[in-house]
Order: sequence, then structure tokens, then C-alpha cells
Amino acid sequence: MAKKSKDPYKDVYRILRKIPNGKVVTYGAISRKLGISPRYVGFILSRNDHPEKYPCFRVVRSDGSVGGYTINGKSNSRTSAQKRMKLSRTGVIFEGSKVSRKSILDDI
DNA sequence: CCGTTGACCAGGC
DNA sequence: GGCCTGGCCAACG
Repeated sequence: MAKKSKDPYKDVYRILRKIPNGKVVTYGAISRKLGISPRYVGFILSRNDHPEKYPCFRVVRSDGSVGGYTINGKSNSRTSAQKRMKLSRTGVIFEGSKVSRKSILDDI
């Protein structure tokens, strides 16, 4: 049941830590789990204080496209390319420009 | 209090 | 694949 967290930031980071290698979660799955809007999930990740420390690159859009990626307030084609590289390096399978459905955890 | 903005989602064309 | 619309919740000025 999607109960609202008191500290969505903390819960998002906790979820990131329990994603196994070679898997990703969607913004929607997190939003349903925490009872917040998917937009807010992205907003939280964009304000990630430690982009190198937390595997925020393991969050993708529901259609399998990688979505955005912000580092130090910068988001552009280069950072999204980094996101894809990190994903493939951790074992995530790509089908063209999208993440394979098999690599996506629809529920947490 | 109100309007705008977001690393989104689902549905339609 | 693209574009648009309505909805979502919180943050910000």
C-alpha cells in the first residue's frame, strides 16, 4: 500500500540501494510505493546531493527510455549518455535506445 | 494564496 | 517514434 513517507528523500535513496545489479526501477514504481507523484520522484533525484554515491542512474521511465540525468545542476545529452553507460556497465540490457523490459522491476 | 515548474505517466491522435 | 492533454505532489517566488 502506498503510504506517504515522512521523508520521501530518504525512502528514495533506500530504494535505490536495494536495486540488484542488472535491474532498474521506474519513476512510476517509486511514486506508487511512496504515495507521491512521479514528478516529485524526478524532482527529488534532481536535487540528489551525491550523484556519484547513489545509483540514481538506475531509475528509468516506464516506456524504457532512460529519462534525464542531472549532475551538479547540469543535464544534457552528455549526462544522459553517461547514465546509459553506467547502466550497461552494471549489466542492464538495452534494446536499441531503450532498456529491456526484462531488466525493469515493475514493483518494489 | 496563486502561478509555474519538474530526471513523469497514461491515454489519444 | 512523435506531439498534445490532464493529472499528479511538492517546492519556489
